[in-house]
Amino acid sequence: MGAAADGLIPTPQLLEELSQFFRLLSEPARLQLLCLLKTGPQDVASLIGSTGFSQSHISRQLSQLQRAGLVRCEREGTRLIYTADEPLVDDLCVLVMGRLRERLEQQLEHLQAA
Amino acid sequence: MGAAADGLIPTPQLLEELSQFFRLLSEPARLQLLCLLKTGPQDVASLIGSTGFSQSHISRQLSQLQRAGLVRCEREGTRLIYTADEPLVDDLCVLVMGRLRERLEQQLEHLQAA
DNA sequence: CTGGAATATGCGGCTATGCTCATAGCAGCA
DNA sequence: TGCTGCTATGAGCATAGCCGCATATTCCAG
Repeated sequence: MGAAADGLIPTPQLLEELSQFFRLLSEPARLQLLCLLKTGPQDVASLIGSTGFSQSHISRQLSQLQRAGLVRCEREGTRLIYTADEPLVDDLCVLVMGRLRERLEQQLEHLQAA
Repeated sequence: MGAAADGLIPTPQLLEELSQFFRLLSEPARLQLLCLLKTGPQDVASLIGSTGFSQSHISRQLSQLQRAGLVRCEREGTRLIYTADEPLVDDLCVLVMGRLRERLEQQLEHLQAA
């Protein structure tokens, strides 16, 4: 077994980095942006149109995601085209969604048993 | 109303639930509690001792984790013994840690190349 | 170099939440 | 029953972060 996954307690520093990463995904706006970009690269204007958020808000969120490496951007003329080709976020979401489904099924069984 | 119909984007509700789950892990205190409990069941007193947090704070965080099903507890005499046997959190952390390592390695290569 | 368009950032309001103190609730035991 | 120790919760402060407005900054084209 890997030492990282077993009985060892993470250092405060690692704890901080892990939680910081999860914090990125803890905001619906950022998660939405990631999901929108998952379907393919888009420019900022279309992201604004899809979400309804202000330009400054979109810019800030994309900036955060970019610092974490979850998103990158290229210039095309005067616009920036953002891309999210990191599979990690998808994997994490799939795992969590599976668990959400599990819990709902359990609650359903619980109801039917009563 | 064309924009909402074309993509396979998660509903706002699912987006909210996903981000709420990630929010649970976005707090170092909660993540620390989960890691401590990962090594085995513990009572509240030892959790307080390990973390240095106040009793009320521990209680609140455990309450949140319990509502999400990431933790459960049993009475033993007057104390509560908390347990975290959900493998999901570990899996998520392993994935994220792998990515953190990847990024550090890339930065290292970048330095060595210069 | 200048003008114009797209993006980033300083500022401020607002809400959410971490965190503690004090206290209420609750299970077990004399 | 009343006492004792453990846990949960109400109140309140402090801080972090979302969010938009206005403005600065940056980049491209001419």
